[in-house]
Amino acid sequence: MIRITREADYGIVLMACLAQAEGQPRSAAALARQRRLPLPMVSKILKSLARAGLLSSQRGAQGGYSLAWPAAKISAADIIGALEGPIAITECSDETHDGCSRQDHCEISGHWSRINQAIYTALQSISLEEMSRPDQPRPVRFHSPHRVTTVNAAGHPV
Amino acid sequence: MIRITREADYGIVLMACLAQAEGQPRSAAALARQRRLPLPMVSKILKSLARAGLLSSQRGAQGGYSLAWPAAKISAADIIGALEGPIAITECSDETHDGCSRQDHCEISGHWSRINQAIYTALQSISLEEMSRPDQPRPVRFHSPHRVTTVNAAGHPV
DNA sequence: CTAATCGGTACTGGATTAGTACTATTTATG
DNA sequence: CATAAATAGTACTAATCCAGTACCGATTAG
Repeated sequence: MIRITREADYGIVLMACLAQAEGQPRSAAALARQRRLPLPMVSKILKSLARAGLLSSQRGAQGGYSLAWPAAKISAADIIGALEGPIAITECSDETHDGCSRQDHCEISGHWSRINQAIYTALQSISLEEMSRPDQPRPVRFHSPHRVTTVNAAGHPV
Repeated sequence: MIRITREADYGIVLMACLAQAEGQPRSAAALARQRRLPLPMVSKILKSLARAGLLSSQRGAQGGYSLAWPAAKISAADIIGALEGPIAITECSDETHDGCSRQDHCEISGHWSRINQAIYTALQSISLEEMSRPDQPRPVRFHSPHRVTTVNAAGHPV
């Protein structure tokens, strides 16, 4: 399972809430209540998003967070990147990765970056505006409980 | 950071090795030596890949593993899916995810599946054959140590 | 002034994962 | 036929990482 942290998971949910709020600031507590998420966690996430420039914050009474950009200009990649750092699927890209091969560079390291690039592009093509539309009740489920039926390569037919 | 397990990481490296072996079977020990990876780990991964139908195994002396399909027909999604189960970025898609919202369905659950789909498509577009070409020494690094310069949305210019 | 709210840091418990150990099974080869 | 080489399977352990908590400081509306 390719995984993002729960922080990024919640982050997208929260951003979607704020997108629906139409620029009106919402407090961390209000969002936590609305989504039934633990307040400290929500607070932490919103802080990170604000620091990354995706949200603008207003301190003091009646303060709160609101989107710093139109929802259409914010992508899933932006949100995930803000909360998890650079979008990279392995630590391979970091300089000290020596257990991998005796050569200076792992032979396929270049291809990792290609994979990263592909994922990044995919995530960037999804805007917050799209995600915050409360449309489709629950479309086709992408993965089934048993992977063999969907993803697996044994049957291979994609 | 979007992450795959190290198992999948190694898995791709090993598959790339086998792709370069041109159908000739390689033993787990040989591959472990070649890549300086712990043998038990390599063994475990190869077993999983074989069970998923991506590799065929030959027992006994002079045995080993070899690709069950042409490298061009195997995608990164196949390998990762075989080692990590279905490609899903959150557990949101599983039935019992109730901490998220008081409603039966999380408002953006449908969009998670869209994100999954996008990533899956991206991973599937990358074939093992592409990855096993030992070309480009080290192309443009996708992410920099400081995310602000590449991914981040504060500067936003993507 | 006071209450509400954001901002930052450090800590802890728990889940997940990497890695190991051991044994059974299969098969080429002398 | 005997032996050695290799895969197959399973259970276990140790370490890492992450979610979540707690606490206090800074800012601002009323």
